Amino acid sequence: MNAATRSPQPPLTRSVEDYLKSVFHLTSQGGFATTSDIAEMLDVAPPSVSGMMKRLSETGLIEHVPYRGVQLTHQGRRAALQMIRRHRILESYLTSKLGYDWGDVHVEAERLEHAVSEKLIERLADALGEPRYDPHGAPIPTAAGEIEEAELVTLAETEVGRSVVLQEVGDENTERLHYLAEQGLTPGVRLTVIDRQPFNGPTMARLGDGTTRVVGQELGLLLFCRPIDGE
Amino acid sequence: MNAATRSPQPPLTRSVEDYLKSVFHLTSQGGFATTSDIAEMLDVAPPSVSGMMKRLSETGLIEHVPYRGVQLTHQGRRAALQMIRRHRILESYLTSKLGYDWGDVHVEAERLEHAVSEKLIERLADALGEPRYDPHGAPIPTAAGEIEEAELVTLAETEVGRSVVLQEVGDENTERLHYLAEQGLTPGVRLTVIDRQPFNGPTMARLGDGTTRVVGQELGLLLFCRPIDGE
DNA sequence: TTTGAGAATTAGCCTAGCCTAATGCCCTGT
DNA sequence: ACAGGGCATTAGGCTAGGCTAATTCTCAAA
Repeated sequence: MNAATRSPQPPLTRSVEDYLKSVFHLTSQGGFATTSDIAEMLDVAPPSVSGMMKRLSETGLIEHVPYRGVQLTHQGRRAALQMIRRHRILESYLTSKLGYDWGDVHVEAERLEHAVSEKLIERLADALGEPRYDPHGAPIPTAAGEIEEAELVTLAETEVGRSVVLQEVGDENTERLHYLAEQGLTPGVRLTVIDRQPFNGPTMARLGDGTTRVVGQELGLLLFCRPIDGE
Repeated sequence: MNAATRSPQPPLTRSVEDYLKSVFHLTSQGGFATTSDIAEMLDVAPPSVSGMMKRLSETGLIEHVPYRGVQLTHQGRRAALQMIRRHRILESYLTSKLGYDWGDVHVEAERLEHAVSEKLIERLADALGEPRYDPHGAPIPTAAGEIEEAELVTLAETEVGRSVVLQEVGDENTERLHYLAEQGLTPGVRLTVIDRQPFNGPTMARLGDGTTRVVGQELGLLLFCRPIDGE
């Protein structure tokens, strides 16, 4: 048992919480998070990341393979999932109880997640009826640290002819989200891919109401869908 | 026009916000806030206060008279009132919408007040119906920065025979607040002082329901009351 | 008028997190 | 097999905001 695992865990700083979240997201498909990816995601210079990675691996929150990248330890993953739970519960509460629209919640939740207590989060979750997905369709980790892992496919890579349900919008940009909402492209909507232009061209899809949409590659890659079985 | 008043106001740090609030509270009866009082209120060493006071007076938020103390400038007062508004709106929301009891809200609001946006505070205020007082009876500054100044007298200094209405409980200690709530000593209750022991002894008061309470000096000084006219 | 206690300030130091510039490592393409 | 490009790390510095120890100021009491 080394120094890191022995200590009774001092509270994490805002910065540390942000780094852990980044590493979580960057390693969600497996593999390592690289210094430069983390730097870009957090908008800091690469040496800042190197420095922080050193500290975090000393405190046992990440595993650092020099010149390769980092991964979360069990402890780090727990902390990251807690932050993600906070973030997504906050987003849910702001939209369903305080009239925020889904394009604006991210920034507000980003600041609040570092300031709320566990108790407050559980009260919010309770008031919402323990939601399982946030307003963008992302799964909310449980208080125990479990998160649903779904096999989703982006609209941009769905074969022509297939029907899917839009499950999650993987974006947090206000303008893009507003546009998608206008187009009716929100979680839960059913889509049938009716055509796609070659060379990463736009996808044509029909909505449940019979209207069609043309979705370019950039947006298509953000729309995570669940294929509808047997079609 | 000097450097301080010219700049477009960078956002205040958490620390700065805390210092401004302290100075506001310590100067609410007029006069200067001293270094050591601020240090005690914020639980930091006096030299930390001296250092911060230097910076804050350079940015035009306070007026510092060396070896005397500090006062808020107009700008500093505005910022302090904004923080106090945030704090009190948060306390109100947590108690009336999320089931917090009045002994626990302070700590939670203390952290949140640094993280909430103006927009969120106004939504909360709106959801509450623009409350004028927080759960402890303290007046909530308006968004424009106005705060009610009432002429209140503590229960400990109310003459025997007078009737008053308990207006505000000037404390934030969880245990004391729980005790007061048990005793029914919450804002709005009507009290008649029926006796007081000499040498800063306890005050005997009759509540509206005819029951009586014995309140020691320490607690009596925290119960701010409005005298009932013509009695 | 002087003196000394107590409060305030200055001096000097530390950590967290950031930065730029300099250096080092890895791997791919020739 | 190795040269070079690109990424990572180290070196060295900065600011905010704390700290302790040393010094200076103020004011009341003798």
